[in-house]
Amino acid sequence: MVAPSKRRPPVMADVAREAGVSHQTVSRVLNDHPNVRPDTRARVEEAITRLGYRRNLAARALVTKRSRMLGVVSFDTTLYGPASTIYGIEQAARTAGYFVSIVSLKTLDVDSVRDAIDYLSEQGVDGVVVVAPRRSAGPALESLPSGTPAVAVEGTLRGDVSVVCIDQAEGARLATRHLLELGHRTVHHVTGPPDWLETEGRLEGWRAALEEAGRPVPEPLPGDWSPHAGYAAGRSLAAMDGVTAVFAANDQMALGVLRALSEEGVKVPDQISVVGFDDIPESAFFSPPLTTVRQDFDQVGRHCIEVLLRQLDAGAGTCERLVVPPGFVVRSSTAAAARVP
Amino acid sequence: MVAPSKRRPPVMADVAREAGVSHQTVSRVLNDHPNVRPDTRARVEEAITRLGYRRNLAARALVTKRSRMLGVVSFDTTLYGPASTIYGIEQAARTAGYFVSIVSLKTLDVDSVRDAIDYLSEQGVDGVVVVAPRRSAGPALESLPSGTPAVAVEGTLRGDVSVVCIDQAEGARLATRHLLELGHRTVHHVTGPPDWLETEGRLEGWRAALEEAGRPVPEPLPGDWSPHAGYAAGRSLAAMDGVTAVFAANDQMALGVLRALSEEGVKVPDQISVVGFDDIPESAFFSPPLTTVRQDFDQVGRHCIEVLLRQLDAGAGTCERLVVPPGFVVRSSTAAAARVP
DNA sequence: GAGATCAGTGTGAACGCTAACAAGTTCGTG
DNA sequence: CACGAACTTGTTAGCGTTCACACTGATCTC
Repeated sequence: MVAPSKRRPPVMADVAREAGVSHQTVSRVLNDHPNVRPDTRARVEEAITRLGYRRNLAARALVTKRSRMLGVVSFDTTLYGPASTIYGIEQAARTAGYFVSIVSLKTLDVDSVRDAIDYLSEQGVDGVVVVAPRRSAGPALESLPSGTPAVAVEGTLRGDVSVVCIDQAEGARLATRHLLELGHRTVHHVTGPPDWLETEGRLEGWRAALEEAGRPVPEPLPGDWSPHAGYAAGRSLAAMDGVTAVFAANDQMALGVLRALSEEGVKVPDQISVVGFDDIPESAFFSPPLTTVRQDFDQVGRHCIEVLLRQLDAGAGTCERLVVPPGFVVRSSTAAAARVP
Repeated sequence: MVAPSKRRPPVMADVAREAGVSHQTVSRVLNDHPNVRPDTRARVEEAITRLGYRRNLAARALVTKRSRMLGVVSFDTTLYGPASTIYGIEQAARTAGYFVSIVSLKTLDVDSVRDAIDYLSEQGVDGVVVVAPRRSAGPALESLPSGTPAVAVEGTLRGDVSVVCIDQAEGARLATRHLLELGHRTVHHVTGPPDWLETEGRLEGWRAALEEAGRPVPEPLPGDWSPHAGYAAGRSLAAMDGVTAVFAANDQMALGVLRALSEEGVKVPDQISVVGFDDIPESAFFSPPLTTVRQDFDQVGRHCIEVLLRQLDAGAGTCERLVVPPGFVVRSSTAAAARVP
């Protein structure tokens, strides 16, 4: 069977010798070149399996100047949103024959993002996806070697880099309108952390929906995506008068709100309706099951790769902007507004 | 400033010319060789920044036969556990100067794992972490080129591959004992999916704790980690007589149980106590806040890299087994058993 | 002060692969 | 049967790095 006289793994020349052809023919077989006689191909393939040969992608990258490696920079991959997006990216990339190298950031300042991009570009990635949805992260893309395709998720609005995003404002509008249509006079909002693009988009959509309906726009409560923040906001809301509807900027904060209201003895949805954002798998099992905006992260991930590959083929000139529409899932945390007693 | 006469990115020779030294000296500066005169070093470094030079890691890998790339194979990176582990792995690897290439699996059969490992080894990774906690995934490691260090998370018990794991059985024992100490006669268990090592470990720990206390061991309810499964199990439990304590094999299923019990009008913890496993960030805000077993995924990730690097230095001979102890977090979903009426 | 050591630098040859070209082989066609 | 157009294969030359070694001059050591 395998006869590796030395411990050194076999290289193309070994396969060539084994099959009685030149190394170039082996290369042709490996790269699916059309002009190889079927029986030669078979002989080479047999030699490959016999020797357990694996091609050296570093050598290949060196000469082709293509690493077939895509870089991903992301903030806290522990969160459901980024994790799902990356999952989609990885699946799509692999299908297209690309590897994915990931850098997860602890903090989302310009320097971290710049460092991460430097790090990846040294590695020679063919393209980069940046899941760093803060306005301030935008300029970091400049340190990318010119000509490297890049895609930002929910990213910067600068004209020269492609963006794939979910229509955050539309999602927020969906949530807010849903509550207004149930007869609530106005809707309170628990925001994400400042400087995040999602925070801004959702804030804007919520405000717009209220203004379009001619309703008062209450002061938003500051949050940071964590259930703790939602809990704090929930306690404040419970202490306020006339609150009947709350739109939390994500499901985790909605969970915190639910918890706080429950502790205060406020019934959801009888006294207060709550809507979230994301549709994490858990939200259908909250108490009560959460009405929320659904984001198709998987599709976002797939789109990122499509855009990136398109850019790779076309030369980095092109620049697209792809918007994925949000969905809306009605569960049991929202109900018609109680009549004012 | 930058004067790249051509579009071609600068290479070492360009830096050498710019600094008036040989390419080898540039290499020495880049690799922190001791024998370089400080002013030469400075001149080279200046040339590097002036030209915006970045070294080509493919070329480096070709000659050193080290890619400085670690591969990670993981099942569903969307789940909190794998996501956190990978996060820890990535952070530790980057600190050590390694890149991380990730393959997420949709299904966890031998073939998928084997394919993933093939894929990574073609890329020439220096080592592999497998987060594929199923017994059946073990043999897939064999297709790794011999000599490639590998670490399994919660992995196979085969003697020739290193393992980093959390003591699942101990965690389950902690949970079960806690409930018994609260005066519950026995504890029901909602399991993970079959063939998972975590499932087995938790089942075993639970069973052991009951037997040690001389208590009856009820038939476990089958689950699959999802809140849906927990919900189904919760409904069954609510319909059964004499159930006062439930240990769910993860927090998401515990959430489903909580939801089902709440729908059935069963009070937690007054009538039934519930314990989970994982301590996901949401669990502190469930209704009621969940008592659960804490897993330090971050530490697991760090340990994986430590073991891997140790193996890289020592040559693949060594093989370690590192067990991380679980923690236990008491919240409000457990209480003393109600007196039998 | 001659030989030995050492710090600092340069030279040439790989590493394993693909691209470009060259060269042989087959086939059809006038 | 000779001509060119395919098809099939081999040869050569890099890609950008690091490694092994050779070389210089300075600093020791006895």
